[in-house]
Amino acid sequence: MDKLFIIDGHALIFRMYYALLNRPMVNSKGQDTSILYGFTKYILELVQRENPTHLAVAFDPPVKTFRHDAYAPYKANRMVTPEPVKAAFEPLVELMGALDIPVLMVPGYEADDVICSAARKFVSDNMKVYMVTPDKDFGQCVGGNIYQYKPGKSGGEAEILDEAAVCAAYGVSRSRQVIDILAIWGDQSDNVPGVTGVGKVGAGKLVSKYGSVENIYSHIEELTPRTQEAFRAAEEHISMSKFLVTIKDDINLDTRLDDLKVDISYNAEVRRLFEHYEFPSLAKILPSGDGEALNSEVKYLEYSEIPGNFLLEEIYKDRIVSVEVSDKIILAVGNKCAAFALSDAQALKVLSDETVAKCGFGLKNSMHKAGMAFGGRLFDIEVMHYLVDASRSHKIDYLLSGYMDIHFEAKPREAAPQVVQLDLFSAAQPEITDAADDTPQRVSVASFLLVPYIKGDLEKNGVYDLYENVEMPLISTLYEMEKVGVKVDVAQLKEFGRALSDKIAALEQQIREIASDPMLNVQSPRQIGVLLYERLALDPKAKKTRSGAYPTDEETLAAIADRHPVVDMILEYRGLRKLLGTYIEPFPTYINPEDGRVHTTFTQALTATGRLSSVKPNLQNIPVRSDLGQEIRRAFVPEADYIVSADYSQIELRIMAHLSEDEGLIEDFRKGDDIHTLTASKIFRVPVGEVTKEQRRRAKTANFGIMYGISPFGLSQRLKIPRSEAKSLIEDYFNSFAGVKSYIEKVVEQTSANGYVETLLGRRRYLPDIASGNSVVRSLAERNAVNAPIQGSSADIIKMAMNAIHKALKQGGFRSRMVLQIHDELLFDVYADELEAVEALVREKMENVCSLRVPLIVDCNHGTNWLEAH
DNA sequence: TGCATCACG
DNA sequence: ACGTACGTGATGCAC
Repeated sequence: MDKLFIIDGHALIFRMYYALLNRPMVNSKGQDTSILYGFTKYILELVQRENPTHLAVAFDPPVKTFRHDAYAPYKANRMVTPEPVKAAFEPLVELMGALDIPVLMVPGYEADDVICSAARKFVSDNMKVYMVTPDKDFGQCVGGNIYQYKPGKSGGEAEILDEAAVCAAYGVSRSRQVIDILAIWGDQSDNVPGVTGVGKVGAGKLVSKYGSVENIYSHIEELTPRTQEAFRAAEEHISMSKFLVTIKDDINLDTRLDDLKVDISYNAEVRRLFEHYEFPSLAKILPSGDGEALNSEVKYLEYSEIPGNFLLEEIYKDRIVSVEVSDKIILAVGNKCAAFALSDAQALKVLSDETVAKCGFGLKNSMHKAGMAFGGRLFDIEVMHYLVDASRSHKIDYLLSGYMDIHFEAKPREAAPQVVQLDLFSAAQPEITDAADDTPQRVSVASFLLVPYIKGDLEKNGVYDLYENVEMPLISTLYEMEKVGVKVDVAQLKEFGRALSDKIAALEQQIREIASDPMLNVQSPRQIGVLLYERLALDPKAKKTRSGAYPTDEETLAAIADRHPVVDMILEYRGLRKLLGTYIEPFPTYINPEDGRVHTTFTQALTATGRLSSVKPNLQNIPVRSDLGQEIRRAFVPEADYIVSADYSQIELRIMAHLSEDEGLIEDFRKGDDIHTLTASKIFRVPVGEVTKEQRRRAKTANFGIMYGISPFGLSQRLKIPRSEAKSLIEDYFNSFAGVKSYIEKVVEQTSANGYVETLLGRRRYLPDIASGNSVVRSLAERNAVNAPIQGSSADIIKMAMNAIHKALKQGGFRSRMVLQIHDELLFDVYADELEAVEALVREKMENVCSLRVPLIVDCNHGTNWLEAH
C-alpha cells in the first residue's frame, strides 16, 4: 500500500515558530534559523518514521483567497504575521526544492483547500493519504483511505484520525457533518461568526440529532427558547459561516502523482544549504547522508506470557510480584507475566496478601482499577524515582532506557489496523503496528525489572528510608482518601451559580454598553486591554508586554480603577466568572453518580518540593479568602455528621525556626503568642503590647518573604513601600534574627557545593542553576534553595501524620474518614459519636509526629460544612 | 501550544 | 543593566 503525506506548511511553520521562540537557533552568520531547522527536521523525521512513498507540502499563497472575496472580515482578527515567519518562507521553499519535496500552492486558495483537493485526487484503494495538520477543520475531509495525522505535542506521539475517530469527537455519524458543527461553533481566530453561545458540544448534539444546519432551522421550534433565540440571531450569516468553514476538495490541480514520489537525497544543493545554515545534525538523518542513518541497535523489552498457575507458583516462591491493572490484572515476575480477570479469586488473593511485595508503576491507579488497596510492601517505581530526582520525568519508557538501555515500546510488527498510534521514537521502520495492545504487560514487566535499579539509587542518596516509611505507606493512604471522596451539595452550588450567572450577564451588558461594542468579549484580556488603553486611554503611559498585549491583571487594573467605573466592573466580572467557571459549572461533571461524591486524584510524584497536588478536580484551591468565594466551601458537606478541619499553625515558620536554630525565633514560638506580633516587636523595637496593626502586617509579610527568599524589591512591591524602606526592614529583620540570616547563607553555600538541598527527612531538590552565570537564573535557584527545605519538610511532616492517622483510624475501628489534604490542613468526614475521639486522635498524631526545636500546634475545628469547620 | 489570569497553601 | 518571593491547577483566549 502506498502512502501519501501532505503537510500543512502554514501550521508547521507556526508550530516551529512558537516552539523555538524562547530558545532561538542562530548560526554563526547571525541568522535566525529556528523555523527552518525545526520545519526541516520535522519533515525528515516524519519520512524516517512513517516511510511515505509520496510527499508534499502545501502553503497558503501570500494573497487573498476566494474566502476573503466572499466575506471581507475573514481572518481580519489575525495578528500580522510575525516577521520571522515571513522571513522563513522563501528559504524554506528553496530547501524543499533541494530536497525534492514538492511545494503545492494555488493562487486564490488556502493550503487547506489544496490539501483536501490533493487528498481527494490521489486517494485510491492502493493509496492511503495522511493530512499532516493539527487543525480540527480537516476532520470534514477524513474518510475511507484519507486520514488526519495530528502531530503529537512536544515530542508526544502523533495521532491518526479516521472517520470513526472524527465522528466520535463530536458525536456525529459522518465526518462531513464537521462542516455543520464548525459553522455553528464559529471560529474566533478566522473571524467566522457561529451561533453565539453554542459551542462544540452543543453543536455536536444538534447536528447529530438534526443532521445539518439547514435541518436545524427547519425544526427550530423544537429547540429550547435560549437556543432558538441564538439560532435566529445567527440566521442571516449562518450560510456564510458554513461556506467559510467548508474546505474545497475539488480544485483543479495539475500535479501528477509521480511528481510527489519521495526522492530525498543528500545532493550537492542540500549539502550547500545545510552547510550554509549549519545543520550538521540534519545531514545525518538523510538516507544517503554522511553519518549513520540513526538506526543503531535497539534492545526491546522482551517478556513471555505464561499460564496463570505457573506464575502463581513463582509469586509464592519469591514473595514478590509486579502488578498492572487495567481491564485485566497483569501480574509479572521477572520477564514472565500472566493475565487474570478482574474477578479472579487467585489474583485478588495475591493482591491482598500482606506477605507478597508489589511492584508497579502508579500503583494507586491500579488499586482503583482493582477496587482494593494492595497488601504487602509497595515498590512503585514512579514514586520511587520521584525521590531519586523530582525534576526528571518518571515516565516508564525513559526509566527503562535510562537504567537498562532497553526500549519500552513494542517491537514493531506487520499488519496495519485503521487507527494506529505511531511511535515517535522508534528508529526502526514499522509498516506498523500492534492491534492487540500489550502495554499493561510491558508496564508490569518493566516495573519489576526496574525496582532494584531505582532502589539502588534511593539507597545511594540516603532516601530509601523516606520511601519506605513515608511515601510507600502514603500510596495506600491516598488511595483510601480518593476512594472515599468528599460530598458536595450540588443543588446548593447550582443555586448559587444561578445568582452568579444573572449578575455576570448584567455586568457583561453594562460593560459592552460602556465600550459601545456589543461583541466585546469581557473575558479576553486582549480586548479589555484595547478598550482600556486605546479606546478609553486610561493610562497614556501603558505599554505592551513582549507578547504584544497590554497587561490587565488585577494589580494593574486596581491602580487605574479611579479613572473609570468600567474598571471595577471588569474586575468584578472576572471574579464572578472565575467562581462560576472554575468552581461551580465544572463540578457536577466530577460527581460520581454511584455515590454522589467527588473523588480528586492526588498526584504523589509531581511537585519539585515534595508537596502533593490535587487534580480533576483540584480540591486544594477551593476559595476561602473572599466572602463570595467562601460560599463555595459551604457546599462541601459531611456524609456523616461533621466536617473536621485540622491545620498546622504556622508550620513553615516553625520549620524555619527549627532548621535555623535561631534562638529568638524558637523562643517566640515557645511563648505561644502571635508570632507576627512578636516578630514586629523585635524588628521595630517596640514592646509587644504596642505593636500596631500595620507593624504586624509588615512583619507577617517579611516572615513570608524570608521563607521565599526575599529581595528588597519584592518586599517593597508587596508592602507598597519604597525600596529603601524595604531594604532597611530586611536589615532590621536579620539583625533581630541573626540565626535566620546565617542559616540562609549556609543553605545557599551548601547548595552551591552539593548541587542540591535536603528536607528534614532527606528529600532532595537538585538546583543546578545555583552555579549559573546568569544572575537572574542563579538568584531564582538561591531562593529555591532557601524555600525547598521549608516547604518540603512541611510536606514530609504532614505526610507522616497522614499515614499515622490513617492507620490509627483503621485500627481503632472508626467509621470516620480522612478525605482531603490541603498542604497544612487535613479534612475529615466524622460521625457525631466519634467526634471527640477523632479530634483528639488527629491532634495527637499531627502534633507528635516528629519532634522539633519548637512545638507543632494544630488548630482543630468542626462544623456541618467546610466553611463552618474553620 | 503558550500566555494571562487567578484560585489555594 | 536587569528582573525580582516559593509551590501548585484550571480556565479561556489566541495562534
